[in-house]
Amino acid sequence: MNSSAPATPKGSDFIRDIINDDLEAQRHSQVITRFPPEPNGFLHIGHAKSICLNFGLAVEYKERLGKSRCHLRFDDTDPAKEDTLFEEGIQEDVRWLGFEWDGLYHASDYFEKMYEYAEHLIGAGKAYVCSLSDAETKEYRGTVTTPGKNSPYRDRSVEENLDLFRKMRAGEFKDGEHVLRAKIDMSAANMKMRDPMLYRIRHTAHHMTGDKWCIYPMYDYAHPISDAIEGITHSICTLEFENNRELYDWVIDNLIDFAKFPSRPKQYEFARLNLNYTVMSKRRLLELVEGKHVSGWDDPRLPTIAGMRRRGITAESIRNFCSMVGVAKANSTVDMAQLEFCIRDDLNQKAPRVMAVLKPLKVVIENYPEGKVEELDASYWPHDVPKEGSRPVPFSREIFIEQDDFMLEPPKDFYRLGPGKEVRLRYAYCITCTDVIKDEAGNVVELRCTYDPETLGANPVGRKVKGTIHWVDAAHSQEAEVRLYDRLLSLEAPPVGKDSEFLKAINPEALVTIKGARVERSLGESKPGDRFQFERQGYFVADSKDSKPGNLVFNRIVTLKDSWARSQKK
RNA sequence: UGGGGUGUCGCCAAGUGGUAAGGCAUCAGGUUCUGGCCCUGACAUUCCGAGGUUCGAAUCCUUGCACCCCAGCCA
Repeated sequence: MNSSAPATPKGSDFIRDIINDDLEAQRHSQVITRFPPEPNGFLHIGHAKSICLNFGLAVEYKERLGKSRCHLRFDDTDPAKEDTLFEEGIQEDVRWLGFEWDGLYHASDYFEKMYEYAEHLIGAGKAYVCSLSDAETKEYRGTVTTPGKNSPYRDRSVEENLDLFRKMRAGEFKDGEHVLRAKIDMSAANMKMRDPMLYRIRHTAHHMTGDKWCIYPMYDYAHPISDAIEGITHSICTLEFENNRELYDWVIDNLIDFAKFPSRPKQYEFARLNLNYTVMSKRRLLELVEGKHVSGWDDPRLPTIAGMRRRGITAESIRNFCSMVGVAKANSTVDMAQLEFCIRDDLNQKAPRVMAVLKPLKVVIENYPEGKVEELDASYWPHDVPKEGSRPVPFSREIFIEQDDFMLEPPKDFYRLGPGKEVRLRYAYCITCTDVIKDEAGNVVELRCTYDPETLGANPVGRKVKGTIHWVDAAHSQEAEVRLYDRLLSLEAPPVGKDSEFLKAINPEALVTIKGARVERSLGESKPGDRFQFERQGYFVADSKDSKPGNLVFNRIVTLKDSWARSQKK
């Protein structure tokens, strides 16, 4: 049914190519991946790409091989920033996207093992306790073009290292006093290999392990070990970790015999998702939320999963989008129009059609009997959506139409209402504008029209009526608040400035609130989360937090494509 | 001036020596009780540039160029 075929057949991206090779060479008999967020913030659509890749791979290969899995693992190695609240939000988002993990893990589950392995590295002369200060460490590291130099503590004996490391664990030192480092090569061209830190002292409680530890492993040490312990086969991450891969391999290689890992995981990097007209970095999202530029993590203007969910965007359209975008290694920025296409494509099949007038203009149909009310049958679905169902919409002498559907001096290609012009009312009659009533200021405040009783369900005879407009009965419609959402930024990309520079690019019209909209009677029963197409306008959702009977609030998910508006811009 | 990556249509992206897929966007028509959907057609003689190998190159070689990442006791 869905018109959008995947842009590229499955199995065609480089990750799947690698996996297929591995399978064929019998290096693995199943695929085990993991999605490893740090629980220090909310997920956004960039994470969705990674989620779809990792969980999608497990689903796909399980189908093919009978087994394969994807773990959800919280990468909780920095107690200062992480929190259980974020873990809950992340789990909700992954589930909402339509995925279920084969096991929930924490890097902190393995702290004891990691410690044991660290002692082993010390024993093997592969790690040492370094007592350089923060500033000295930086100085000794050298630069990108000049080699670093060995720490004066590099040649401490195994016994001394072990003693110091145990005292580190026992809490005998203050934060920053010592650190455990891998003994690799201070002149390595790859900066990540210049005796990288493995452990640092942090007298901070951890949300999972409490006060048990005061030393915490670094990402580069914890990640490969976590992967290896869990039997991960393909450890997929983003491009900025390419330089870390050498260290990832070093950790595994130096521990695998001792630790007897169930797998020899390999890291592969792909390009993270970027979208224009929005921001994706954790820092900028945080700034928007904390600076109150948006209402919270679930503000519908945000590209967070929570925000998109509240905006009314479906999980399926996000999944389709991710699959359309593909997986590759070139840095890229996807056009927001591509996401919008996926949203419309999905909702076209799912959202019942309904009528709502955002900016009401009163119309009195002078030749329609006063007091008469007809219940007209209006289908919820257009001819091209194979679904059944309709509702009665009341029609009487006074109705509201959209202010934009009337022009005092319309151009000839304006297929709507104007003085003396005739237009079709959707699901109802054709009306002709006979009079325009203005206020003292000259604003059009009311239209007087006549209707043709012969045009209900039939075309007028002897003339062609080109336009059809939506409307709502004056007496039977309900008032609603409508929140018109649009792109977060008015610029494709935020200006390349520092820090808060991007705030200047925020689109002031990213949220326009309309209080006096009128929606058709049937919408009075809508439930929070219900999605509709307001005909000729766009897709809307009853707000999950604020909408309730008697106080209807609708969020615009996305507009309909509007070739009229586009032609007018030219 | 080091190392690791990437460069195919406005935006994504296939292509793995045999003569440039597809999607989005755009444009032109058709259809239409949504200026929506849908349908039809158009849209890279060319693959960052320059040389070379070959009957044949986006794919191989040489050499330039551009952009991204790495100098957190973040991930």
